[in-house]
Amino acid sequence: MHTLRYYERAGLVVTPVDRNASGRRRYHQLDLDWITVCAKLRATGMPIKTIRRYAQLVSTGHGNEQERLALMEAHRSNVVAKLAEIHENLKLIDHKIDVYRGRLTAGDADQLWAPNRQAGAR
Amino acid sequence: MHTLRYYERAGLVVTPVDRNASGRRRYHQLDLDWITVCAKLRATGMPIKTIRRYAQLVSTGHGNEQERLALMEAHRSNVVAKLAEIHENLKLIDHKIDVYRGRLTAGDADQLWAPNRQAGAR
DNA sequence: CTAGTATTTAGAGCGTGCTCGAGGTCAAGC
DNA sequence: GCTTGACCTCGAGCACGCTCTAAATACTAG
Repeated sequence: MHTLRYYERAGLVVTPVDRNASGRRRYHQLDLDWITVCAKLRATGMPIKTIRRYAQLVSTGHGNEQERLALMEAHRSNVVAKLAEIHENLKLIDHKIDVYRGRLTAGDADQLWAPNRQAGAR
Repeated sequence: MHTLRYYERAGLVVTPVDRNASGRRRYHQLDLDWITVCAKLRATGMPIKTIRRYAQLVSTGHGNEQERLALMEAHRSNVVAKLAEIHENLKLIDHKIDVYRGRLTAGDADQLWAPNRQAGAR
C-alpha cells in the first residue's frame, strides 16, 4: 500500500494511475501487470533507479527498443552473475552443514549422550 | 579496509585480531579464512546480525554444533528459496529480451531503417 | 631528524528502499 | 447529522550495510 504509492512517487509507474471522482486510485489490470513486472525486476535486484529508467523508456512508446534491450541485457547479465556467485557460495554452506551433521553424528558418542563430559556445553 | 574494521566492530570476527607492538592489526591466515567465510555468507545474503550470532557460536567452541547446524540450514533454505525466485523471475527478463530482439529484427523493416516514419522517435 | 604515508580510533554520514505518522478528505452506514 | 474507516498527501523516520572524516600516532625513505 505505502509501497505502491512510493513506487508511484519514485516514477516507476508508467501511466498515471487512474483516480475516481474523489481522487482515490483505481488500479486497472494494466497497472497491476506493470507493478508485477516492477516487483519481479526488484526481486532480481534491479535498483529503483534502473526500473525508473525502464519505465521512462516504456512510457515514451516505441522507438527505443534498442535501449530497453540493452538495459535488460545488462540486468540479465548482472542477475546471471549473481546467481553464479550465490550458487558458488552455497557450496560453502552445504559444506558447513555436512561438517556439523558429521560432528553431531560422531558426537552422539560423547558430548550429546554424555553431556557431563563437557559441563556448561549448551 | 574500512569494511574489515567495521566487521570487527560489528562482532563478526571470531578471535581478536592480532596487533603488533604499536597497535596495528596483523591478520593471520586464520583471520583471513574467517573473513572470507563471512564475505561468502554476506554474498548469499546472510544479514550481519546472523553472521554475528554464528561467529559467537564458533568462538564459544565445540558443544553448540546443533545450533550452528540449525542456523546454516535455515540460511540454506533462504538461499535456495531466493535462488528459485530469481530463477523464476529471470524468465521474465529473458522474455522481455526476446520481445525486444524480435521487435528490433522486425523493425529493421520500418522504424529503424525508415525512422522518418515515426518522427521524434529517437 | 624530517617529511610523508599509512594506520589507528570514535563517531558521523550516506545510499537504498522502504515504512510510518499526522492531518485532511470523502463515502457509507447508523 | 455523525461516526467510522479507508484512502489521500507530504514529509519524516528507519533498518541496513557500509563508508568516510578528523585527529592522533607510528612506520619508512631520504
